[in-house]
Amino acid sequence: MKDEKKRGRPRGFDAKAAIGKAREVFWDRGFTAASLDNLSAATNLNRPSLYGAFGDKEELYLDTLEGYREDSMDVLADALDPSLPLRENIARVYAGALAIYLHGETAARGCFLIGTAAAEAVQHVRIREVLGRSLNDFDDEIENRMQLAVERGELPQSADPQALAKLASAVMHSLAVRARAGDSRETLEAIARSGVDMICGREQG
Amino acid sequence: MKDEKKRGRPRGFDAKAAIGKAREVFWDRGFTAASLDNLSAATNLNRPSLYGAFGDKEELYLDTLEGYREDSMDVLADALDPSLPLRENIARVYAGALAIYLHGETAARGCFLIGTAAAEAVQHVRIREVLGRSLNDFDDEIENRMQLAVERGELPQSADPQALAKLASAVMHSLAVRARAGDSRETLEAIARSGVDMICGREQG
DNA sequence: TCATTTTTGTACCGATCCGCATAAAATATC
DNA sequence: GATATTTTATGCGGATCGGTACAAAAATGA
Repeated sequence: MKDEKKRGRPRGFDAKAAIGKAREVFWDRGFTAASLDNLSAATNLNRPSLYGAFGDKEELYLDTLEGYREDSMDVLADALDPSLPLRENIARVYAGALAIYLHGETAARGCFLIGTAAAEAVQHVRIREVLGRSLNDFDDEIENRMQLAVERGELPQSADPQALAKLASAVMHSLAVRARAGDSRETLEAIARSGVDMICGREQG
Repeated sequence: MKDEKKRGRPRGFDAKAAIGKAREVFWDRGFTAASLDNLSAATNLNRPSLYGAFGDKEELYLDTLEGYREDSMDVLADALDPSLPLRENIARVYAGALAIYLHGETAARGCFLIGTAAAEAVQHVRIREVLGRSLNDFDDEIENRMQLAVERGELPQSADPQALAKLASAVMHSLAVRARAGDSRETLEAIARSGVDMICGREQG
């Protein structure tokens, strides 16, 4: 089903790669401030090709959000490897997040969703929905690990997996905002360590 | 010094009120997407008046950020009234934040700084600096209360006031993002309660 | 009353915005 | 090779952008 030859001129670019380049532009500038000229230059696609492949600017932006969401969920699933202790899992979640947030050309970019989609969320319903769904999916994935931790005895029976997951996410949301606000890696790593202690307890490791 | 009559035609508007109206526009739309036409309509000022009083769009936006920062610090100082128990202080901080975040005409707007300034932070250095400074000032104010709590015995001597303050802020940052993402008041209030428990311990109250 | 100073309103500026019309280029099918 | 179909490239077009020139309006000072 992948090589069903379509009639007509074949496209001379890789759509996934183009979305990746577009993501960089949106990440740095935000949805509104990113112009089609910026996007066209970054992807090496002229505007009609962009439009033909992805629709208008909002649709392209939603595609980049979706790609980021999937990548993030992959990083999260990897960090939450259940063969590792919970404490290490959460530490890896924050380390993975910071690796993404602190990667910027001029300034750290933080989280793509929180840094750019939140700004549009009031006016653009579809963007708000993607943002909300992404945050919830993230919470749920962590909650599953928390639930497992309770069953295994890594957390006391009295622990509330949902509440712990929301708070673990909250630390990450804060890292996302603070990274984009210019906080240093050292500051952010200290917050991450405090967060691990707070979620998993200080006694271990 | 207030009534030193200036020569020339007196301005027919209140600058503070105009900044307040402009803040609403920026809060809903973000800095880039808010047009001077939007701002002009909301403030009932034509563009030359806006420009004469506040400078260009970025300067006006920075003025609205500064006003929000001051208002927020006032709310924070009020919530942290040291004659109240720490647990109640933190609960009041979150309640005050949610009262601001959930006030929106169509959708909840979250935090003005986190929701709109973060998006511009990578490209606009001055906006990034205001955002970073605001977050730090907030942390510091909470840290002072945490320090007092240690001295009073509300928290154990082993508690780290700075780390606790950053985590307390982190919960608020998460509320800010989640509010703008569309989470319900009930969901946010549950997170706030969990946050209070996590910061102050579950035993009290 | 008249000159000076500041604000206000209209109208406009060049630049940029997003999207598309049109035609050439490159493939598959007949 | 001819036709159909899709992608590419150029360039435009109406709308909107942020900012300002200019003159009328409204105050003070002489």
